[in-house]
Amino acid sequence: MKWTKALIQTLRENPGDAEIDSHKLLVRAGLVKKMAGGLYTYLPLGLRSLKKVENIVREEMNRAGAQEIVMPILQTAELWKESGRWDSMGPNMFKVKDRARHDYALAPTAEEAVVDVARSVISSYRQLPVTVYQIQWKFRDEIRPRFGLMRSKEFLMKDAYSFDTSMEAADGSYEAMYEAYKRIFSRCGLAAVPVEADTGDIGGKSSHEFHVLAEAGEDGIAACQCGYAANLEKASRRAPAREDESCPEAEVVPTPGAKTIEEVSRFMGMPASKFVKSLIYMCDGKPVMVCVAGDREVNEIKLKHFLDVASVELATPADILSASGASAGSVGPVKPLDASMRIVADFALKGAKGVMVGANIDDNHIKNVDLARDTKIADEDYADLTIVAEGDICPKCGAKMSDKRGIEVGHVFKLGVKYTEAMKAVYKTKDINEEVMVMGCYGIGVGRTMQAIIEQSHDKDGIIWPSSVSPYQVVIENLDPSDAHVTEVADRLEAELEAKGVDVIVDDREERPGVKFKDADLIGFTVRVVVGAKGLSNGGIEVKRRADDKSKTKVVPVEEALAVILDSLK
RNA sequence: CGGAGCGUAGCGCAGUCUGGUAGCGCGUUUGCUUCGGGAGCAAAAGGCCGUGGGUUCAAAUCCCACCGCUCCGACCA
Repeated sequence: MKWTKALIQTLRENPGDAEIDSHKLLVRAGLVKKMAGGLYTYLPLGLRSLKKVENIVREEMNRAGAQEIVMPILQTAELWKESGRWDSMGPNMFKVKDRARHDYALAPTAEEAVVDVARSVISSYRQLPVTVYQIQWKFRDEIRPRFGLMRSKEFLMKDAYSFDTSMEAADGSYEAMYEAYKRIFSRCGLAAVPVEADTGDIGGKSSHEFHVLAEAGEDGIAACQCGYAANLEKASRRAPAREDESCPEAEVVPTPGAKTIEEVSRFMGMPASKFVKSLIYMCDGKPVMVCVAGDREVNEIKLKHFLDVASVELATPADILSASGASAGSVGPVKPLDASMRIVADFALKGAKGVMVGANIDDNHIKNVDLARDTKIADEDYADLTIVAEGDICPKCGAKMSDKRGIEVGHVFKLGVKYTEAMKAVYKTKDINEEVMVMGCYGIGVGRTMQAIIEQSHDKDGIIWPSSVSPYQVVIENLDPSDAHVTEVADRLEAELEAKGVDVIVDDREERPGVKFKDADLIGFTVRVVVGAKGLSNGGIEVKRRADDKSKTKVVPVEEALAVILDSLK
């Protein structure tokens, strides 16, 4: 490809609306063009990289034995109503009507569609196990699209679905995908780590996310040196040992005007950790008091799972008053107004003595509280309910964990029979019984993966593409396009590289060398080859990998150039 | 959905407070000179100043409504 024939536009300045480096570079390097928030055109260079990521995903899916299909983006409402997600996905899903006023969804994911296929195509145990996948555009009405391709309304996603005869067999399909994912990200030059995750809207019994660690990541992750890693939504910890001294009788103390833990803590001159923060949640409509140490935060997802309820939300001021007898800020587990209210507590509070709690009387707290002595919290109502923080104890090995941030590039779920049961996807067993298929699902954000590569691999001058996903693996800088000899050498090299299956672009623009170098660095082609009149008369051409600094530039005779370039791509 | 900010040339921005009919840099086009890390000079093209309404002799500028974009937040007592 000749640069003068390619549709390439680079920008000198950062776009005004980009916050993170990878987003700025996507736009400056001319890979994408924004139409509106969360909607992007892939320009030729960007599409080339996207397709390369896509092909790596496809090859590894095929290698893992999955079979490619394509399902409709426009899907009937009936299908979504059957699983119950027409309502439960709520405003996250784009819904449209046809001219007959029938409802459709623009697919945000495709469990329903694939189960519909499975139940009609699969009828016998002989056809199982099977894993299918598609690489298809998905639509989600995100609350807040941001960071370029990171979170957009329309995105390319690889979604795979496995069907098995049993939970044990499904574990095997899951393992195969897990291994394929590791290969995919490694081939993209990404260091992606698997982390335990909550299953969220998709449901199912367990899941792992694959994260690229990056400061700009949207997710918090707790990680331990032993290899344990989990999304903060899911991460657990060991309760620290408590050896509280027994304390004198509890005593009500006035704390006028002090509402927040911070204010009461300052007022009393006691650290936040010696307070018990008591929050009232409405859980499936009933009030539940949740107690955690003053310096910790409730993990609502853990709470939801522990109580086994569908919804948890913080109570309104009126509900707080009727349940506790006080307003927020003075609530506590000792004798609330509603004596029937369930009280649960974080397991780190088990055995807490000498702590301070709200008194259920406005502007009053109780000090010297011994939770076992002074409250009615049942032993089984102590559970892991807080968000893990830096320095918490790893549940696996007991060492201290640290906080990281990550970009979620892939997610694998063990779904069990959640969809297959609701949609009656059954098969005949050997002895002619009907059984429900066991399912798994596995997603990769293709565009997001591409942006994660940029986020992880760039410097002040631009992107540094790994060879496997570079829009062109090699750029040949023809510094003197009007010089017939120089041009002949550059073009011959281009042809030789293409014959070897290398993607190459020749910068044949009538531009000053500085402009060409800046553009090559910005776009980040893996290898740069410089062919110029001066160089040719001084011994040859230059070969430099984008990732290396100038001192590693190799000057090689023309006849050796091909071999050196091919070697640099490895 | 709540709060804040912003919509002016392809991109980045000034001008708005204090109304008088639009400007800078980059990019683009042409010419000359330059030519190994974003060149210089000269000329030129390119704007319903987000949309609609209002005030005024006169509106990018003041008022109202709407649309769009960006950031922050979405109840942790």
